[in-house]
Amino acid sequence: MLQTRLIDIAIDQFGRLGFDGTSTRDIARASGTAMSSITYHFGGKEGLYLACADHIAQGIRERHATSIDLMLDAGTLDRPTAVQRCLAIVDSFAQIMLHSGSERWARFIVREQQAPTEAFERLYQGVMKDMIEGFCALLAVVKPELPPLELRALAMLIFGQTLVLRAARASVCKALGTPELGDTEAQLLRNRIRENSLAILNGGIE
Amino acid sequence: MLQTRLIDIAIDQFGRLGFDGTSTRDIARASGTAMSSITYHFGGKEGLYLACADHIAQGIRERHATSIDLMLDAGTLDRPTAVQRCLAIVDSFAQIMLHSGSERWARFIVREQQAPTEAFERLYQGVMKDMIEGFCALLAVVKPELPPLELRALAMLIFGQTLVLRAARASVCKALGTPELGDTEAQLLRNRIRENSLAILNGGIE
DNA sequence: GTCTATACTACGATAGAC
DNA sequence: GTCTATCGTAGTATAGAC
Repeated sequence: MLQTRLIDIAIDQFGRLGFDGTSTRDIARASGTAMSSITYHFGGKEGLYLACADHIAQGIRERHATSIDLMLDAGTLDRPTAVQRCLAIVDSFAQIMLHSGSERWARFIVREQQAPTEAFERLYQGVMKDMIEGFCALLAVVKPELPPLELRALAMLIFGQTLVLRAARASVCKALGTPELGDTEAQLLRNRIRENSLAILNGGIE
Repeated sequence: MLQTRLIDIAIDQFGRLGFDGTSTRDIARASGTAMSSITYHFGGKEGLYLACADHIAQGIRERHATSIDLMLDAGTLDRPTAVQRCLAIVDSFAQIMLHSGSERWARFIVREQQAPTEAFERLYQGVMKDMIEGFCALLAVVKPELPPLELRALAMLIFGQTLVLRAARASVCKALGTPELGDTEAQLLRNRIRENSLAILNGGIE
């Protein structure tokens, strides 16, 4: 489908070069079509950009439906189960950040975070909001003593451990002395994230 | 000084709009000079871009000389002292990420991480390398049982907690329900980072 | 050293053929 | 629905005046 092909290539280009750095001519050429197709299907460059954001949000939501399910019945869980679910979700995030398939749309999202536009709003409302709130519901079971705002902060900081694998990938590779993160490094990082998260979740409980 | 003014404004523009999205005309106009000054002083747009990277690396190095000092004699420390220094350094990073003055060059760096160019090499060699290795030396005292590669991974993951405050600032603000991170939110996040880091550093030790 | 003027290229949007 | 052709704008680089 032409629209999908245009969006896929556009996500890659926008993520790599930014909105201004990306040329609709290049996107059209790489899609094997004429530039005016973009005008026809999306109304212009900006319409295509927003369509990319919607496509990413929908893609994440579909691919991680199982993680979302793990958060729904948080209120009914006991603490050890909630801890295990938290660890599973964090590991799922880590895998997303490590997987090379996430590279294209991760670049798009990170770029939006630096200078949010309407596209960020769509990404947040489309998928991030539910994920953050669901994770906080689990954390509330694990750390019932924390007020809601602290739980939100904690959720984002734990998430930061996985985000660094994408947002500072170049530094992580340099630090580990590897040109890219292969299976060995991925396993090592996931294990360490798990141990760190466990320590954080059990911290203050003796 | 004209060169400095050009670089300051260029860092802001490059960080905000990316290399392609930034126009040398705009930079020159905002600096109150002619566009050809950029060609004269930096050889062109790319030369200016690399000069920005060097300027950022030097700036960070100067401003955080005290943090760097805290890492130098790691080998001679006992464990509790090393833990305290780690916490101090992480808090220092957190303050950098929280401080609005870091916004301009943080955007530049995060952008480079997504699609590294020659500028990233200069940033890494100029300042990141020493910081990461120094922090790892402290971690080696805290967790002598971990092999070097694990220490590197641990360092980057701990750093991720502070990075998220910049790289995903838009999401953090949304999650905390605030338009920007003020003093209240900053204090809350720093405290939580400290507690998380303490739990990680003491994890596995009973 | 800093400016103006200009050459050249590439951009996004759009009109109109098919 | 998809193409080609074209318009107006904006980009970098460069030559040359001062």
